[in-house]
Amino acid sequence: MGERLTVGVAARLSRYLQVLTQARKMGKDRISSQEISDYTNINATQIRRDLSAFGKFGKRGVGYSTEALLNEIRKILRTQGQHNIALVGAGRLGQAIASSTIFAEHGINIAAVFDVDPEKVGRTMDGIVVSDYGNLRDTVREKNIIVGVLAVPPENAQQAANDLVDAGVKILFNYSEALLDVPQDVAVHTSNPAVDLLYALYFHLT
Amino acid sequence: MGERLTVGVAARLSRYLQVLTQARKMGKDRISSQEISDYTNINATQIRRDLSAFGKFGKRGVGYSTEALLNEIRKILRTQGQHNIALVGAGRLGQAIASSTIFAEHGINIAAVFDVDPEKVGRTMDGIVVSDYGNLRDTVREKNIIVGVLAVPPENAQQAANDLVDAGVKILFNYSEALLDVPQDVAVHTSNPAVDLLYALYFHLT
DNA sequence: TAGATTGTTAATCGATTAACAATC
DNA sequence: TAGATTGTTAATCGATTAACAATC
Repeated sequence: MGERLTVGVAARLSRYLQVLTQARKMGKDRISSQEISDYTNINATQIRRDLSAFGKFGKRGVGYSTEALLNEIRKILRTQGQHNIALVGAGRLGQAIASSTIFAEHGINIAAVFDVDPEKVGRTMDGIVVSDYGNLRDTVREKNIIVGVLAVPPENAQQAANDLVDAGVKILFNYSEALLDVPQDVAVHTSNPAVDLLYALYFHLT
Repeated sequence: MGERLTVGVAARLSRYLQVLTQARKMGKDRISSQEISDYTNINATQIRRDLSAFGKFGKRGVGYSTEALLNEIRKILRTQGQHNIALVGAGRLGQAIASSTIFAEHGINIAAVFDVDPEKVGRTMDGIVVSDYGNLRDTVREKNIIVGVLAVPPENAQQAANDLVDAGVKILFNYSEALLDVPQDVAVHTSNPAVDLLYALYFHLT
């Protein structure tokens, strides 16, 4: 119980969480391992195996209760609380991120948005006032934010990463193609649709 | 040589490709497996192992030639040509995607953008004219597009997916949190930053 | 009861890692 | 030569899958 999950298990549980969240929204009370498999491309046996390591959550012949399983996985992943994150960049990508329900749905709150452009500073973006980039350090420290999302042009990504890390951020989401150099104790997640696409194309072409 | 790569190998090679592309831009002529490891969090031994399955691309004591390795991996992944994709949704996310250099850099060309909003149709977005959503089927067929990117609100994602699939698309990138039901021969890649974040937080909190 | 789906076993395969000789 | 880094081996661990009894 107190043991740390392996990287693979934690990644898969996160994906089950996403499917369950959506299934609940769609009004599905029950879901089978096969249905989760269809949406995630993770083998149904493995899903049952992953879950049964933590308890007997399902009913044979019936499946899993969407709501109950959601809560069990949240307990396992310890993601029941609210998390504050900082968003750097109020351009089109930053606006798209701020207006998405994708974070709010999982208890993730965009606590601050920063931009260098005086035109954007002070404006309200989906309920959040854009702060001047100069306030980044103080705000991130005050609010104890440990997650930063970079929605800036690639040429500014390293500088923004440095400033976030200086302010205490430990997890960075990089939406530019730039490679980031960060201290060992900071985790960088780079999202690159082009890379995923090349990979998907390989399997289509072969 | 003619054998199909496993899913894991293809995914890793795609990531090496991304690192090499950026490293070349930064003017690095040579790169070591350890450097690639630092950027990808993939074990350096595994990187050397993956590469050596296809040939002896490196020089002991020196590393790999960035340019030469880039070309070798492109050959292995068969991603040397140009690929046309269709983008659905010219909102903030769609605009962010269209203006990004992330696709162009890997030979991926946004051949068409569609939107239902008459305000947006006809406008030029980063060099691409936004087409009416009603033309989706014909355009996708004419241009033989097999990749569709969904940058639409979650409530419209399934409809857009259906229309793209009807028109012949085989690979979908879903940037909404919606779950998509598609035929077996269509691959869906869902990008959900919230899920990645919960997973990243787990390892930070434990 | 009949049908469906879980929980679990067992067997296989790929990923991961340490270690180190080869060699630039 | 000395230092660095590849290519490769060997050992271990986790992922994957088929199969099926248990049971709802």
